[in-house]
Amino acid sequence: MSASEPVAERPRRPDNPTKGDRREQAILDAAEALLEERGLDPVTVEQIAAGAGISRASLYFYFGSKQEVVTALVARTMGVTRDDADTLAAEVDVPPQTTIERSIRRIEKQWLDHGVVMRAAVDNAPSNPEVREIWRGTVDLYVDLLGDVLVRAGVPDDGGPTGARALAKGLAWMGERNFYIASAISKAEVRRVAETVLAIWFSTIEDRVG
Amino acid sequence: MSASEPVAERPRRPDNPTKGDRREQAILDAAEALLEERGLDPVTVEQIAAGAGISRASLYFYFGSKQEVVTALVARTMGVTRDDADTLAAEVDVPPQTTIERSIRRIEKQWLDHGVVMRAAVDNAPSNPEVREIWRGTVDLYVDLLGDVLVRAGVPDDGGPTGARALAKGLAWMGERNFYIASAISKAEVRRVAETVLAIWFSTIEDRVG
DNA sequence: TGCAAAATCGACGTCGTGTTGACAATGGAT
DNA sequence: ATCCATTGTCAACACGACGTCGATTTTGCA
Repeated sequence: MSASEPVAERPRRPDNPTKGDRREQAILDAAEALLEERGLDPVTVEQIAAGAGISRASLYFYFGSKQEVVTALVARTMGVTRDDADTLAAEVDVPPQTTIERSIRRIEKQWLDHGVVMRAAVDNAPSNPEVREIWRGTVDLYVDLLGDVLVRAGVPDDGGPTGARALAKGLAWMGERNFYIASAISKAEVRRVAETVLAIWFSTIEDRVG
Repeated sequence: MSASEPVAERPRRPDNPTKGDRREQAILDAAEALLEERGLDPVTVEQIAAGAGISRASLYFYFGSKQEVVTALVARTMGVTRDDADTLAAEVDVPPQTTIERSIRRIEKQWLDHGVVMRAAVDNAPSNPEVREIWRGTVDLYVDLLGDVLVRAGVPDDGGPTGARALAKGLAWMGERNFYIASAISKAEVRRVAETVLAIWFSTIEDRVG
């Protein structure tokens, strides 16, 4: 913000690259790498620690549990998705269909780039309340965003189960599930499914606006 | 195959209500009950065994692992859903919309009656290949059934990502995900979501048939 | 009644998690 | 330069849950 206080105001800030902070990132990187080759369940704390170049006991200095590691990893990845949603929400002067298409494209890209972590998030949500909150919160961002867009497009909303908001919720979770399944198959399948998802969004609008 | 060997050919058939077979069912019942109050993860083999009135070691006489218990439980519940799909598939002389509505209603009922097991199935699918197969196989039954219905309703299918089959797949998984979330909230929410899901199915058809 | 198959269980080995307490490195103030 | 609190590291331990083994009892049928 201001250039009058140039350096070293707070010694223990996340932007202050402490030795330990680097280790923390190394742990998350190791976890993500392990996630890539094995699944999530088979990955052990021992392996993550080894991947980060420390002992298992040392890992517990940084994270209180295996769950916390996963939570931090998911949070790191979902930060991007949340920023995307904010960016999209700021675009008010474009036609509704454009916002929807851009949203789906962003989500598609996220699944293409970070499929492993995204799938781990979905898989862990049932047993990890923190991850569940992060995940649902992020989906909700898009539910709200696209709910508004649907209303703007002319889809009526009486607050009931066939109103714009309810439809947006149903359609958003349709995307989530279909991308999840596709991302476990191949990147080509993710791209294919993006078209299907988009088609259903558009059909729903078309039919409800007329 | 042949009727020349009338009775008692195999003394260990599932329709032969052996003492042990009853225990097997008792174990599944106990597992289902435990699933109801606690989650799936926190349930221990010890508790399931206790619920069935046997020791932990004895349970391993019937099932090779905790996973196998869950698998058997899921299989038992999904049997009904599969039968439903067969029944629906046999109804060829009714209008497409009717088949779709009836399908959604059957699925809705299944989530209302067996939400706990259904959710356990979804939660375990990632880490349990057998459950995953059962689950996906059942969903596929409806994908095929409703894909045919879509074609019959006049939705074109070029085999691509916006063809009738692809749409049916996307819409079927939309239902799965939305029912899953709703069933963790309340029965009322399940009923509400059924309306939303139905609305999206109908909108997709309407827009694509015209 | 006899007896093989079915069923039961105590005790054990293993694996992965998380904790403890003692020890080493780090880096800023003096 | 050195002191010392903070930060970081780890071996060893305790615990809980899973799955196995061998010995023992129960069952049902000839």
